[in-house]
Amino acid sequence: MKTKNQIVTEFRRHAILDAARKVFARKGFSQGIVDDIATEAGLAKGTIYLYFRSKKDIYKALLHHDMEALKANALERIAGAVTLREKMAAFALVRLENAEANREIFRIMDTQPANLSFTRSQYRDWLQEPVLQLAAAIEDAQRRGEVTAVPAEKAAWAVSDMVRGAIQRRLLGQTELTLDQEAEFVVDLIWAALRPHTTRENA
Amino acid sequence: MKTKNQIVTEFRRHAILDAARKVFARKGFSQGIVDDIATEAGLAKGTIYLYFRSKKDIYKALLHHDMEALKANALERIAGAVTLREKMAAFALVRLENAEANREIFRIMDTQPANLSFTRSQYRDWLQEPVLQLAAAIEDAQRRGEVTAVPAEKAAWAVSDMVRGAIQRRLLGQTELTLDQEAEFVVDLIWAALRPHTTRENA
DNA sequence: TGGGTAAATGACCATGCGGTCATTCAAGTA
DNA sequence: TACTTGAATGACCGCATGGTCATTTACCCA
Repeated sequence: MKTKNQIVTEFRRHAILDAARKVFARKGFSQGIVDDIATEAGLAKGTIYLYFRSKKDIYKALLHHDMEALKANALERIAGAVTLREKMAAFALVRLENAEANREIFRIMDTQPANLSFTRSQYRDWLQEPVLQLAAAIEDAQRRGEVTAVPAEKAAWAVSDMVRGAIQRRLLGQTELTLDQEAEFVVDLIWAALRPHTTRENA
Repeated sequence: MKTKNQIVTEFRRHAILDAARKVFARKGFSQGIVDDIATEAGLAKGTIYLYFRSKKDIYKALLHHDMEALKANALERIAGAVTLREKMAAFALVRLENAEANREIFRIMDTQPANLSFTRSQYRDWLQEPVLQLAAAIEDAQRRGEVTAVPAEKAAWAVSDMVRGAIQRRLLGQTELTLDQEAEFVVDLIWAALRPHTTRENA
C-alpha cells in the first residue's frame, strides 16, 4: 500500500507537470522558465527541485506521460474499430480529438527543438505504433483483396501525414470544418486511392 | 551602381547568414549563440552587430532569404510543368530536392519554436503559395473533367502534407528510396484518389 | 609615407535564469 | 504544549549570453 508520502509526492509531481504543460506550451522549452512553472503550480522554485532533478527532467516526464496516454488511447480506438475504413477513421479522429483536447501538448510538440534529442524519437515512438497498427490493418485488407496492393506502411504514414496537416492548419487558426468532416475527408481520399480499379471501360 | 561599401556590406551579411544557418541548424534559435555565429563566419562578435541589429534579426533575415528562394524555385518548377500530374510531381520533387539540398534550413524550420511568432506565419507563407498554385491546377483539371470534384485546396494540402511527411522521415534517418520514388508514391496515391470513378461494373 | 576615416575587434557589462541551501514552517507525537 | 522531523521556501550564486563601446587595425588618398 502507498504511504502518505508517496501520495503527496505523486500529487505534487502531477501538479508540477500540469503547470509545466501550460508554461511549455506557451513558451517552449527554452523560454519556459522554472520560476513560472513554480508560480503556476503555486509552489516555490525550490520545491520543484524536491520532485524533479532538473528542468529537462520535468520536460521529459511531461512528454513521456502525455504521449503514453495518447498512444494508449489511439491503439485502443483503432483496435476497437472493425473494418479497415473504420480503423482509418478511428485513427484520424482520435488524433484530431486529442489535438483538440490537448492543444497544449500538440503545441509543445510543434514547438520543441529537435536537439534536445529525446523529443524526436519519443514523438516517433508514440506515433509509430498506431501507424504500424494501421499498416497491419491495411495489409489484412489487401490480403482479402479489398484494397489495392500499394505499400501498406507508406499508405499508413500518408494517412498520418494528412491528419497531421489537418491538425496543424486547425491549430493555426481558421477552419470551419468539424472534426468528423476533417477525418472524413482524409479517409475518403485515401479510400479512393486504395479502392481496386475495377475501373475498366470495357463492355 | 553599387558603391564598394554596399558590396562589402552585402558580402558580410551573406557570410553571417551562412554562418548563422549552420549554427541555428545545429542548435536551434535559443541555443545558437551569437559568438558561435561570429566564429563560424570568421568575425568578431562586435562585427556581427555592425550588420544586424540583433540575433532575432539575423534569424528573420535568414529565414526570409532562404524561404523566398525556395518559394521562387517551387513556383517556377510547377509553372513549368504542363499536365496536372506533372505539376504535382514537380511540386513533390522540388520540395524533396530542396529538403535534401538544404537540410540545414529544414532542420531549422522543424526546430524553431512557434512563439518567436514570425516563424510560423513565414513558413505558412512560403508554403502556401505553391500549394495554392497546385490547387488552381487541380481546379483546372476538374473543370476539364480530368479528375473528380473533391475540394481542390484540401487535396493540394494533402499532397503537401504527404511530401512533408516523406521529407521528415527522410531527415530522420533511414529510407532506401530515391527522391523520384518518394515523389512517385505520393503522386500515384493522390492520382489514384482523384481519377474519375469510371469504376462502374456495368457492361 | 602620413594622416584621416571607417571597419573590426573583443573585453566588458547587464540581464536572465537554472539550480542550491540556510532558514522557516507545519504536521505529527508524546 | 513542547519537541522533532522533514517539507517548503526564496534569497542567493554562478554562469551563460546578448549586446556595447573604447580601442585597434586596415584601407584610401594626397
